[in-house]
Amino acid sequence: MSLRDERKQQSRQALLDAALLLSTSGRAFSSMSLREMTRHAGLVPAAFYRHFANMDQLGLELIDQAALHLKGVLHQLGQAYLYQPNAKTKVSLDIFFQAVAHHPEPWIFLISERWGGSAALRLAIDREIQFLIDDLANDLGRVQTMQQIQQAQDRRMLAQFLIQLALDWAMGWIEIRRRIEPGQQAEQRENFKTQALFQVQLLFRGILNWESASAAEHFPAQPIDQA
Amino acid sequence: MSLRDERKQQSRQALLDAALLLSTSGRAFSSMSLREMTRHAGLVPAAFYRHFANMDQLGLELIDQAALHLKGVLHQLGQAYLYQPNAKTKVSLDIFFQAVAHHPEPWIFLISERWGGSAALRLAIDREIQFLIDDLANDLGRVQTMQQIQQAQDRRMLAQFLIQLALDWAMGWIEIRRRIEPGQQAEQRENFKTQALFQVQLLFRGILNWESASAAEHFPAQPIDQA
DNA sequence: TGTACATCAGTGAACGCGCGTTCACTGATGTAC
DNA sequence: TGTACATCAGTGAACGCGCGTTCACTGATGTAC
Repeated sequence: MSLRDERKQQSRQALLDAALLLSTSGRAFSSMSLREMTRHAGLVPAAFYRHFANMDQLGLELIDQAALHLKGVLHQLGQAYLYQPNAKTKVSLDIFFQAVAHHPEPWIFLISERWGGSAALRLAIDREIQFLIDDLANDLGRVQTMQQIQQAQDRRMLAQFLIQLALDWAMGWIEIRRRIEPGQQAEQRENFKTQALFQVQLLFRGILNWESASAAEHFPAQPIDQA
Repeated sequence: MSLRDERKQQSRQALLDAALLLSTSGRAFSSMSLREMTRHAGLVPAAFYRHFANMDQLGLELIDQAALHLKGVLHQLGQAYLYQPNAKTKVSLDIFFQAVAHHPEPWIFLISERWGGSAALRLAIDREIQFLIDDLANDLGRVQTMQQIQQAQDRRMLAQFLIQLALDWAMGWIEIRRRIEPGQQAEQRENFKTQALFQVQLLFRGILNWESASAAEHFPAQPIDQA
């Protein structure tokens, strides 16, 4: 890459970083201005157009980068799980939360713009989440416990469930770090981890009894104080 | 209430409705303008200040109204469940999706502003969600199946899990109706319902085995093609 | 009931400001010979 | 290596526009007597 190309690439990334920084500080992408981006990147407003046709294009590029990061984290977590099959659930969750806390920016951007103000961004994020689900569903086929779930279609639904949970956990974890005063941090974090662990354990007990249980098609619920 | 008060209340609600309409059409609250609100409400910009000190105050009021709606839907669903204990899960889910489709606005507003651009709104929405969880946890204590889960703390975690799922389902359902072309609607909806049903069933199998299963503290996973 | 005064939701004009976008330009970097 | 020309990322000025907020006002509604 030529010197000129390198410098152009730096400016481009500076614009992307500016948007990610504002997103991390709690701003919605649709409320950011082009001038704000260039100011943070140390450029003049008109320079923006040397890199992107409009703000949405910048947003789409940011989604690509952020999704790539998530894919890396989730894949690494999956690999660790495959090769240390007896690792405790709690440890796996700790690693996940640590990864989220270390690089919260892509999680924040994808999760908060998932239902954000730009239809184009919403669509692109949904696409990327589908890819994450596909990857995970693929990995799940290689885990023995999952042999309880024979149908590939069922495994894909499980993958969707897990990705959904991961996103909820990530944002919940970040929100605790953002908001709670230091005095309550330790307690809140412990509560949140307990909650996540509860969810996983409930899930895995359901999986272990997936095909074996007789088909319970309805909620087997009964009111205690019924008429 | 006097004639003057009635008219004032109408204007106030017209401003709130304008915000909800824009939100429903996919706009982020933090990107809406005060002038836009008053234009939709048929008022002059300055009139806004007769009703709210600023946009955030309007947002907070909207959160109150939207959360009240959600509480009603969830409570009604819970009651139906209590008094028709043998209702099939699928039917309960159908009722839920029907309720969401009938009044999607409050769901869209709360879910998309939950991680939106205003810190004040994020905080208020989180508070309301906590209340919904409290209510549900309380109701769960009255359902016999849940006696499997002895600890009130565990029931609260289950309630949190269910509310989380309900929000995910609601927005997923709305997004299908928003985005998919009519030709694929039926198929996509069926897929989505199947996915939600899968999640509930997995969950309830986990619950049925909650205290009885020997404590499985780790993922009992093993790679198929291990070294 | 009628009158005099008070209240106050809504008005219309004005303000300064940051915005997105355009344009001709500059000067460092790249390329051809 | 040196020279002449091409490329193009970044500049700086300008534009029209919608924004939030202020202010003195108007006139319908409410209240006191």
